[in-house]
Amino acid sequence: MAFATEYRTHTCGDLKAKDVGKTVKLAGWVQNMRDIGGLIFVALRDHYGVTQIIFDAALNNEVFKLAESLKPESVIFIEGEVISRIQGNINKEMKTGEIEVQATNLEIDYLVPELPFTITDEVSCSEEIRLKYRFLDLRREKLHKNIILRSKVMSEVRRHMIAAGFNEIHTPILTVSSPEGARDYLVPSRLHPGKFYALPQAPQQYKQLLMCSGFDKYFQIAPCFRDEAARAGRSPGEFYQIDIEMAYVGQEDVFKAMEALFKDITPKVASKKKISLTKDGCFPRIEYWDALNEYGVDKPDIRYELKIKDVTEIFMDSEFKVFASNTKKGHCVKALVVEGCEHEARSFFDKMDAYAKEQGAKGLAYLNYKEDGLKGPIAKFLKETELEDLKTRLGLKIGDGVFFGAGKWLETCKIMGAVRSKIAELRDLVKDKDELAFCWIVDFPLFEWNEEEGKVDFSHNPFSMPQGGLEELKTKDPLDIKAYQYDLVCNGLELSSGGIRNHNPKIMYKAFEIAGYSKNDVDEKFGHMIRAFKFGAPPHGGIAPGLDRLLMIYADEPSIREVIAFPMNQRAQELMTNSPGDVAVQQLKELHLKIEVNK
RNA sequence: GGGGGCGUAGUUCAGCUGGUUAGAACGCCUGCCUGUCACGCAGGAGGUCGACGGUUCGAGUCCGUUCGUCCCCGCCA
Repeated sequence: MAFATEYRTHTCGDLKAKDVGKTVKLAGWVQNMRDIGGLIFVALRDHYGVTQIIFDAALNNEVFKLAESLKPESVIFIEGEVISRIQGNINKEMKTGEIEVQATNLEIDYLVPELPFTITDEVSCSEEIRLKYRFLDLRREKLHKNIILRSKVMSEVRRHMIAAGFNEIHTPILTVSSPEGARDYLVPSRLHPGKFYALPQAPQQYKQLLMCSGFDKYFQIAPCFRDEAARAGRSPGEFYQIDIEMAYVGQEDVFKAMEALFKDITPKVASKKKISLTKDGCFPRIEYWDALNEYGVDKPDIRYELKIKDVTEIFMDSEFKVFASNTKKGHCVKALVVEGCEHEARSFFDKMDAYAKEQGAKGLAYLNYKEDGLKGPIAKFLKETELEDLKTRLGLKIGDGVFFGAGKWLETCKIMGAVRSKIAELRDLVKDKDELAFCWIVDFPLFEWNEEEGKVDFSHNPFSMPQGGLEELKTKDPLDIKAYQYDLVCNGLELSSGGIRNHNPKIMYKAFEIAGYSKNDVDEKFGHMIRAFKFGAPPHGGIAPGLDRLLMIYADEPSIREVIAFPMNQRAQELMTNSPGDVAVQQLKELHLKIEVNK
């Protein structure tokens, strides 16, 4: 009776066999009605469940007549007596299926007209209509449950973090635009003509400053805003991170804290999910370069093996031009061994070739290992020694197919990575859909080469500590310098990114210098960070798991919109309220803005 | 910014090489039905085939443009 209110004595999920005989009041939505003549059954739904209401013409004709006029999704209040159902009429699918409520009174609060779509999980409907009528869409069981799961995950995260000694601290939403990173959402300032706030892309700098303020362990379920294109796993505009930062820690300490978090909350929010661990009970670790070499991505799905092999060496002096032209230039040849290809038709290989081309490959060569040796369109171009080398190096068995990619290292890795996951999809290589295969990707490079601008850029986070410190920054090729920068990946989805921060002003100036920022630039843009570090910064680091993506994994949803109550569409519009919208001229005036739309 | 899929009844879809009056299921409306639970049965209403333009004797169908939506690449430190 905890949820009894003015309108109800019980919720629609409460009543069981033990309540038979009680006079009750229920309130809810008409999920479905079945008028069988003289008897009307109504499935009455609220947040908590569904209870069957029965209207009997013989018992109360007046109420029965009113019930005949009901429409689905109408809000009604009923009074009645809980009665038991006879054997045979019990609905085992329903939690309240042993009873029903015989209505003695009915009040129709509102009779709804025809709905834009049917409120059941079974019937689909276009995304546009769902988003426009999101309040209706959210009544559907699956989506409703996802939103409740989200609430539960947040509460479990908070419980765990606080028990682990973290403090949840709010950071500003109206902050300042910072160079690097994504496009900002800007908010014009009324009091400062021509100046703008920026919504935070993440509370990155604030959380580091909190470390400088002596807060030992910080977390926040923080909104982040980035004006970038959407994807199935990336919400446009805004998303949430479980933002975490710790003082006096190294990489291992952060890993330990995160593994503890996920091991603790997963069974509580998604009991079906099983986390795969190493023998030592940890998440496996893969170096960034190994991830690219073996899986072709920096967010590998390690629920299946299917590793990419490097066979460049075999073809150093090849007569096959496609391979030789690449190996001579210092590029690479990669191979992917796929078992059980003896049953695959030519069309399978053509399909994979077409797919590789879509991914930007020039083609996808292949061989089949048959009883009489390695066969395939490229076999005749390869020397006998090369074929033998392939067999031994790749450990080929009869029936194996081998796909080859050749070209520049990174491009080839990425194409082979795409081929790898395509094959996994076609072959249904993920055996247990409830497995959570977390892994740490470690040793990200601090810098990367920017082709367009012909300069060195920070590859991930400009505040990451370079491995080897100042010494390596001064002496090594910048592109060879690794950072204490890591990603947490789960089932091929990048869940979080983090790092041990660069808290030393000298090292920071040097790192920024390599990326093309003068001391003045750094002082101007990141003066607050430098000042904070000068006045004593603890070694610190953290991570920020994406809440929305975590929920996608827990709820088995392929689209991020399914775990957000009011998501935006791909073009960053929220179709229910029609945001973004126009504003009054007066508002623009106050903000000192003039609109000029480029055609 | 680029590539691709989709757009036909309230909803989900079918509609062949262009050819009478554009179909189905669900939903909706009317009627019948006292144990349904996606009730059943009978009947009925409901369409600018996303929009515009072109080809054609004739366009839902072919071509072009455009709009919407989803997916992907770029982008997302």
